[in-house]
Amino acid sequence: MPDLQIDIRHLLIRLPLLQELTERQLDELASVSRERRLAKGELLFHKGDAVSGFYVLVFGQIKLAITSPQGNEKVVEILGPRQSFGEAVMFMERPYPVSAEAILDSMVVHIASAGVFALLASDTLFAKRMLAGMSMRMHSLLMDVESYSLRSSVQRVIGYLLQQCVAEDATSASLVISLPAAKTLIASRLNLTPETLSRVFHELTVSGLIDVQGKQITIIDIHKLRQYDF
Amino acid sequence: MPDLQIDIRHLLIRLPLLQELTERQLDELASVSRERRLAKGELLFHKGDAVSGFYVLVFGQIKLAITSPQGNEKVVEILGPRQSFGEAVMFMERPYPVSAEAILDSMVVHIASAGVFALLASDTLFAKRMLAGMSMRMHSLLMDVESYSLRSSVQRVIGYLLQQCVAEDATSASLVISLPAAKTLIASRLNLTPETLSRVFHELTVSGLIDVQGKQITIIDIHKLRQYDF
DNA sequence: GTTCACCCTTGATTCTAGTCAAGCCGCAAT
DNA sequence: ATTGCGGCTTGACTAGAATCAAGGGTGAAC
Repeated sequence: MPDLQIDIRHLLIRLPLLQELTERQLDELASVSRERRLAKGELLFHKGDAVSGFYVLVFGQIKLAITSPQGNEKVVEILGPRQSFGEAVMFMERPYPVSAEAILDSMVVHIASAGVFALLASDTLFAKRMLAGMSMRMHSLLMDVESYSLRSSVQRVIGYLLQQCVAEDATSASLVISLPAAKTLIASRLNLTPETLSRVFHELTVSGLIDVQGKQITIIDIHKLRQYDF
Repeated sequence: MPDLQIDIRHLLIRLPLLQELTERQLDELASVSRERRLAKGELLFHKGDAVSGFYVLVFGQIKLAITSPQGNEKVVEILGPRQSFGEAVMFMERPYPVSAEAILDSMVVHIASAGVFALLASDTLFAKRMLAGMSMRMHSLLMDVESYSLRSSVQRVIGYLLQQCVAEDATSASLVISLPAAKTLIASRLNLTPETLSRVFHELTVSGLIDVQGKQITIIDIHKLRQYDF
């Protein structure tokens, strides 16, 4: 059991959000934290579930998705290790507006609201970091709205590829990106059907801008790619 | 000049965000606040402008919109009196991701970042309120994403009408709503062209669910409306 | 090694909403 | 009263992406 605590602390300390906390604060947080393991395909929480804290993904992969009354699903976010989620919803009286499902075997740490509220009351720097984090989230949500409203399918895919280029570890020369998940998921994230995504990849390949080998995508001409269809 | 200060304080104290502040805190905020008047059509800030604080709309109406490289515009939000905007972006190093334009003669109060940061450092309750406010914003942005991704034009319009029903002053029996802006703007807010919105209204009218008289919309059968197209 | 899912691709077709074009209404300024 | 402008409606047409359907590839489990 002490082991576990140390592991959790180790983990928490690496989160940007929590980086400036004191030992005591970390202890406090760790004491209200619990790990949970999920098999691929397992649901962490469902849209409508009550909120009791937020999560940090330790390893694996989690997708956040919304579902329409008709049962259609739209992937809002594909999360990787070190990412946290569910913070915003803690501050509202509402239940989760999305579902979270492991798309790989995963481990998460759950941090109870009480710990966060205690921190907020005692540490104003923490509050500022929290606000900054949420602002970034809002900004990227807004970029999504822009993308769905104002851009074509081809533009969305290109935007995604360019973004992955930057995100991919800083070896900017590589220009080979590896899709973080199945194409069907990426498609949903981009608000496209798998068929459309496939056709867009085909079009970009024929135009000599990229090369697709399964999940490996090589950007052949990044400048042309940037201009294409704009 | 003292008058002005009092006016601004009067205004600030009514904002949910600031309701629990002490006299001294309000004074502090008021001292870094400036009013600004805008004629209909005037731009308050442009996408890309540097951020120096947030705004409270005193009277009038402001639209927040994003613009594509091709020049197409999408209305993100139509703001009315008492609403604040631009808080989130203060916490990032980025410029405004949207433009703000007065769609009626308006007056806003600008509250400089410095005041907010000072408050944050001194008042943890304020931080919590700020987080709560931003969470609500995020939630409604997420609902927008859901709506654009998973719902048809008819469903979006119905959703909007039902929402306005609730928002319209608590006399829930009324069922007559008055559109807060020109239909063209509402259309953009809902990610539709004016033509499509017009056709949807027509369809709902023919089906006997609503009656449209300019900006006055009467909900004839709210239950059927809720079920229609679902 | 074989089998079975699941994912991906490709083609044919459909459909929703956008575009283009024209006319009308209503309001405001003169 | 007249003009003019902006906003709204309507119709005909188009286009972009979804849907439907079929086939092929790949990897994991046995």
